[in-house]
Amino acid sequence: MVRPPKAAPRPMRADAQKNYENLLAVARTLVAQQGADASLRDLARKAGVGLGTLYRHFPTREALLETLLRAEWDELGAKARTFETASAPDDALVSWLRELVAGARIYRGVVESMMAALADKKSALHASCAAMRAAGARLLSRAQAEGTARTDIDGTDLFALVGALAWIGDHAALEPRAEHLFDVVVSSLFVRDAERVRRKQPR
Amino acid sequence: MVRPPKAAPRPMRADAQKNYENLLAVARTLVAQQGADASLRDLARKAGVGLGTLYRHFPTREALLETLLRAEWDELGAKARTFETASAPDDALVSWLRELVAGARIYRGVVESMMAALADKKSALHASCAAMRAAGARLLSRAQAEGTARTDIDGTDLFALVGALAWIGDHAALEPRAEHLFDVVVSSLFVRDAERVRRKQPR
DNA sequence: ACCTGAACACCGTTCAAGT
DNA sequence: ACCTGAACACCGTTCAAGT
Repeated sequence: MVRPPKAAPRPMRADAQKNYENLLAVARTLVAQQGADASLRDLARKAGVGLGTLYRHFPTREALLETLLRAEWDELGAKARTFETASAPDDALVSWLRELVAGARIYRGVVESMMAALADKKSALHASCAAMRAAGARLLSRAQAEGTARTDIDGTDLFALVGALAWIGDHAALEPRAEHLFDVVVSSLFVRDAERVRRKQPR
Repeated sequence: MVRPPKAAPRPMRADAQKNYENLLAVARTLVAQQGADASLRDLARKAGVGLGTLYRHFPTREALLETLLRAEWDELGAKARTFETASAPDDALVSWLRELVAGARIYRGVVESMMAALADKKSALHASCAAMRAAGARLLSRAQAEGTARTDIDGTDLFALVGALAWIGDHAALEPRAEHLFDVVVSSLFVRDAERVRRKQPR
């Protein structure tokens, strides 16, 4: 059902193709250094390309981010499916959240773009973000069904907490404690042992 | 020990005084609407004042924010002291955190400025932010001494979590769940009942 | 089909010139 | 002592003109 927008992406002219790839390569390092709000003008300059060329290939900043993040997110989607079948529901949820928070941190400020994309259905990032949220919701409800995750949170809450944790990781001063704070926050997603439904396999 | 920078703040010339107050009044509503990164040019324009006048009264954006937030923060400091003497340590911590998160949300994006201020000792906001963090640390260690708060977190962690929760509140899409997520995250600060040190007054 | 760069409307910040 | 606004160096975005 989800399909790349252009069913038959006719090959680009050779010079266009080269510009496109160069732009992406430069963008990858620039966004890694400066964050998701890096100067587009600077990007065009560093890629040795006119401003119009940048806008032709990536009509919005989100289109650019979308391309930068697609590989990352395809991988995260695959991991969600793996965890779903290979791990206990609660472990699967924690492992995937860890990956997602790490993924949201490769580019500083990217969670901000994700939030905006979720609110705007026409955004180039919308579909991928919604898919992420849905994958998280699935892992969550699996853990809830098992009785390990608290039932008063949903997929949106989960996404909010991921954003909050990514916010922490985006700040150099807090980064040393980011992993620990991940554990602290994630621990709150699960019900206390005492209230836990009995399960066949005690861990 | 903490004292306003100018021990004897000589009275301003009448016109300067008027500009200063007008600037503050306009800034209050503008920053409330647009967030902490509102356009300074726009502010000067709306206050009917030259750009240089704005910069004369508030040499940096942080100086402006500092003035806007000082009243708010003086109040929060007082509340910390009240809670400290009037409530059980864990209740005091939770109540104060709730106030702080609410306070950090009056202006969108203000936690970002707080983070920057804590990292930069010369910032106009530094002292007030550090004082906030210290007040939180005090309330935390009180709850830790009592045995209700987990001991593997410190004042910086607390501040990080406040920032994370404020981040959630800054996003309209998440705001409906902000209060609930506050409860979820804050619950993780306390040790599980089973591990809790016995206390004279069971609640 | 694709590229370029000038043009437009915005920023933040500084500072010479005015009163 | 205080104010003003032009000037400078940046943005993002659009679009006429070129190949």
